[in-house]
Amino acid sequence: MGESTLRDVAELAGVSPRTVSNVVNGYARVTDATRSKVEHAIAVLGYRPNVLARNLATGRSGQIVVVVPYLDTPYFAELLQTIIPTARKAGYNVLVDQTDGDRDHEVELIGRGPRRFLFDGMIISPLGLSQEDLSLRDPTLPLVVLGERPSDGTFDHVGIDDVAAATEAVRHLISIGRRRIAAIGDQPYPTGEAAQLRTRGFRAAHTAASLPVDESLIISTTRFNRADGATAMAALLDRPDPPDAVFCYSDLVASGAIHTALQRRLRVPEDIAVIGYDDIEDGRYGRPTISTISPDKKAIAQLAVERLIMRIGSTEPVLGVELRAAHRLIPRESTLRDAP
Amino acid sequence: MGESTLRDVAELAGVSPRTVSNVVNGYARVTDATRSKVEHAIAVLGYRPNVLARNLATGRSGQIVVVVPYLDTPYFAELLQTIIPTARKAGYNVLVDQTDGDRDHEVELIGRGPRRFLFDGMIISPLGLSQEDLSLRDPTLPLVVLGERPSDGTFDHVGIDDVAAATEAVRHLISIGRRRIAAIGDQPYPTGEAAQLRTRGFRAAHTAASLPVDESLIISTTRFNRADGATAMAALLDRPDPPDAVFCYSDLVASGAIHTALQRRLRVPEDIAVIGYDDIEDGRYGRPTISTISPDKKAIAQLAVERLIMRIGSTEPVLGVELRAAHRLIPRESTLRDAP
DNA sequence: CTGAAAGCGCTAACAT
DNA sequence: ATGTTAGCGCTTTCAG
Repeated sequence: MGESTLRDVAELAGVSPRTVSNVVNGYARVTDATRSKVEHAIAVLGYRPNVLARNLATGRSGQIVVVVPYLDTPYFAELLQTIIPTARKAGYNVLVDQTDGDRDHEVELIGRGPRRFLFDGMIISPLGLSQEDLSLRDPTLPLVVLGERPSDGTFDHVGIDDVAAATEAVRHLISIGRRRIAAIGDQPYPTGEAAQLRTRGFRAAHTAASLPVDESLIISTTRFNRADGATAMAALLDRPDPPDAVFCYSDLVASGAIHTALQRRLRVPEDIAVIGYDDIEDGRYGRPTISTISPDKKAIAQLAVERLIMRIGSTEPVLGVELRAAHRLIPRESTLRDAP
Repeated sequence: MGESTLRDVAELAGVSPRTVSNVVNGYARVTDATRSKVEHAIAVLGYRPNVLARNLATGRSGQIVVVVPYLDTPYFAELLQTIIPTARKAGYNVLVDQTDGDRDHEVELIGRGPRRFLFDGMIISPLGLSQEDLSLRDPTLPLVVLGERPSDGTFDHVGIDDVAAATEAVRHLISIGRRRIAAIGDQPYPTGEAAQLRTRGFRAAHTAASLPVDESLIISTTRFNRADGATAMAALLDRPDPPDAVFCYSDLVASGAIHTALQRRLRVPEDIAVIGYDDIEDGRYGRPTISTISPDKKAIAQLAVERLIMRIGSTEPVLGVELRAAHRLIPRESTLRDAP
């Protein structure tokens, strides 16, 4: 027995395809009598609706795609863990794509290629995309952007207040008596907005405390991973005047940085305090545990999905908005020896 | 301007839809003259093929789904990082689903539901699924299984030789002089095959070294995460006769276990040596770095995808096979103080 | 090498 | 409340 179709069900039940469709989709009201006739026929035939056919007829795929630069970055993995069930509950499947931060790949994804038909909307955390690239995208694509690419009014953007968060992080370092504070993770080029916001917070905290900023202590990295953190920390410690604290732009960077410090027999936080960003699980189990900025990841994921689905459902163009999730500072052992 | 269709292109180019289709898909040979006419028309109209329509016509979706219990488990994240590009290269999109190890969810996914039409095949790492559940699946679904569920001959299974790997891990602990060795992660129930294979290796290593196995040192856990590792280690250390080494069934478990040990001011590996399983990135950066069994994750991912695609392409039923990827022992600081 | 035409299975006007 | 029917846009057999 092959697959049976809606028409087969209609015939067996002695009704029209229209009625079967109504029963399956719960559209119009249907008599209890006909309903059970239809349901019986469905059971007998083992009928299941062909989603492909439905997609073509409705012009919607029931899928959304989530595009992240790296899937093995815990931050994105943790985000996906909320995004997927949330979307699922709203009736959407989730496709996942990783771009390796490659601009061309990202451009292709938001452009008007054939894959557009495969998803009704997209949540993207871009890395290589410039602001213009974003504006040149397929205008019919409902889009929600994570990270830092201020909205141009045609898509939504959800994130936390990075400047404020970074300021808090550095203020914390200052509050525990540190004065020579380094930053690891700046990206002083057009697509590095996210990083630059953190750098801005770094400066703001210094200014607020009337501390000078030693520009040479701001280290750039191309990515936000452990290897970058380890390398950058090595460079800092090689200096004649190493810092007494480091603000890392991600927990992975912090993890790498701490690794290097400990290898050199330095004590963290006594000799050098370290604070990260993202609050990934690793940071709660490492040695020392990593102080961090904890963005409300659940809120970010839910906001993104809700907003995207709203966009998909709307026929009118929706004005792009900036959505801010909460964040909080979580001091741990990498800044306070006896932290919880 | 709305979307233009293949028919529009045909009209503008003055050819039949059939010819356009040929050009787009590179099917039959087409005259250079007509080809360029068609290509010109495509460019003018900004035509892109409607994948939804193609899917209905061909009955294939061009998508495969990867089902894992937890997306935030680094092991799966790292696996996906290879699976996605490999599938992409072969022309398949990857859908991702997480089940939280929920049996019903897993059963539904492999069953004959409507979602079946959305993917041409599935790679699944089951947790709650019993061997019968697997056999009751939609028989038309090309399936590749990761982890430990020996094939019933209708699907492929790819993994490493867990017994051998576990044996090596424990042999390593013995080789550094440990005699009271604990195991964290056993799952002594029907769906815990993966864990049980490791336990088997644990015993085999003892036997080979003529060491007795202290059954009370084999600790069961429901999951393989950090929290479980931390709890189990606490229980072990609370005993009057704590072990001098622990074999953990995942690096996450090891990470949690080490966390507990260090909190209690024990030295790792001097007071208690720890070895993990999976070789996730965290283990290379923690303090101490974690000795581990490193499965060839790239090979696992590639084998799974290749095999699945082969299955999808074949009209005849394909006999299920067992595919073994390589693994190797990587000693690090958690067993050898001066490891690289 | 190209054209004509019949579906793929479902949805959704429109009609009753 | 249910039936009729015309597509959705592409693929593909069959002719020519």
